[in-house]
Amino acid sequence: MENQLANIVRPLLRWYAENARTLPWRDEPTPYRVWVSEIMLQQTRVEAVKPYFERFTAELPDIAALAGAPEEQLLKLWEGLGYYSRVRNLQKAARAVMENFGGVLPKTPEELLRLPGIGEYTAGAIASIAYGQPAPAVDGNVLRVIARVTADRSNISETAVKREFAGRLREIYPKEQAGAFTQSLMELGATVCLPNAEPKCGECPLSPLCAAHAQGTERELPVKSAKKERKIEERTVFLILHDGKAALQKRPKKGLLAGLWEFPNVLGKLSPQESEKWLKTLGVSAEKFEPFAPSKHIFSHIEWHMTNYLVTAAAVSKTAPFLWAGHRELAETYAIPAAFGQCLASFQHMQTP
DNA sequence: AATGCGGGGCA
DNA sequence: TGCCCAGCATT
Repeated sequence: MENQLANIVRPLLRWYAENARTLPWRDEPTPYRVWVSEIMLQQTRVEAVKPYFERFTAELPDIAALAGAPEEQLLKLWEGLGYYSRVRNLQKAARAVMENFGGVLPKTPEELLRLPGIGEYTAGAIASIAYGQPAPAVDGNVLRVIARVTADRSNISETAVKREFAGRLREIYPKEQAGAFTQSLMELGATVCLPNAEPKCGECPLSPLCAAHAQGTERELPVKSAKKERKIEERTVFLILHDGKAALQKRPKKGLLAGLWEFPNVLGKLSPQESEKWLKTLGVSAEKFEPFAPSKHIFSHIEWHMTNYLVTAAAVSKTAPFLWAGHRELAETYAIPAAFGQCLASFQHMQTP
């Protein structure tokens, strides 16, 4: 049987030629810039990525610069963007490209797939957008568009379904306009064939051949499995001041917010008494000690409920496991996750002595 | 196949 | 408030 999807190629390409947004990585789509943009765009909206992309590529304009960058600089450039393993893997991959490919990003999906941080989607995206190869790139947008156009009630959370969609797309990829086709599918999903909100079928170039639109089932598609519930974690966080500087500590190399800097904190909701005791064990004797506004931060899988204390340290043991950072270092050098925004803002609003 | 991993915008 | 976002690595 003929592939029903063949009919979407021409209208989609025509629509894209007229409706493509102007985006920073589309101006000069070198393999490096396409690669960086695709990593930043993983599970992240275009609007959030734009300023990060500009700054990142200005400071690290090529693969060699990325390969040689200090970790602290990398994390600072990624600060607030989330999923920090992306930038570590990006650099690992850059080093591998310098070592094994003479500094040139490989062209085939198979070679790209072997680089850290590049999976099925990103390999296809780079191969098609940067190198014009007819490789499908199936992200959340594409799954939604295809599920609706074909009125497919398969569960798109399943790997097998993603592969099935990729297979159907591979058969119809236009060889001369692979990059435009990849982007047209995602662009349609991002701007017209919307999730949650009402899809703008009136503006859609595919509505005449969309099976879901014909049935009126756009809002029911795509089908995906339910998400796991978040667990709540109580934490107590300390903004410890000494000589006009704030105490920071580095998070472990693995796990949540790996390698970023944080204000000292501990699991549980500690009372003022328990807090002073806990600080003593770290070599901090508090001169002034006052609670300030509690805060909340929601990760995808955990929710932190934070009790915050402002501590002015009278004396600090040399063995205290902290780094002392002034306003300038906090702004320019150390990457602090958004979860600590409350503490960070309190410190930044203080007068420098 | 399931789980861990950020952060923000929007209905 | 819940959902989703140009997903990947690990188990």
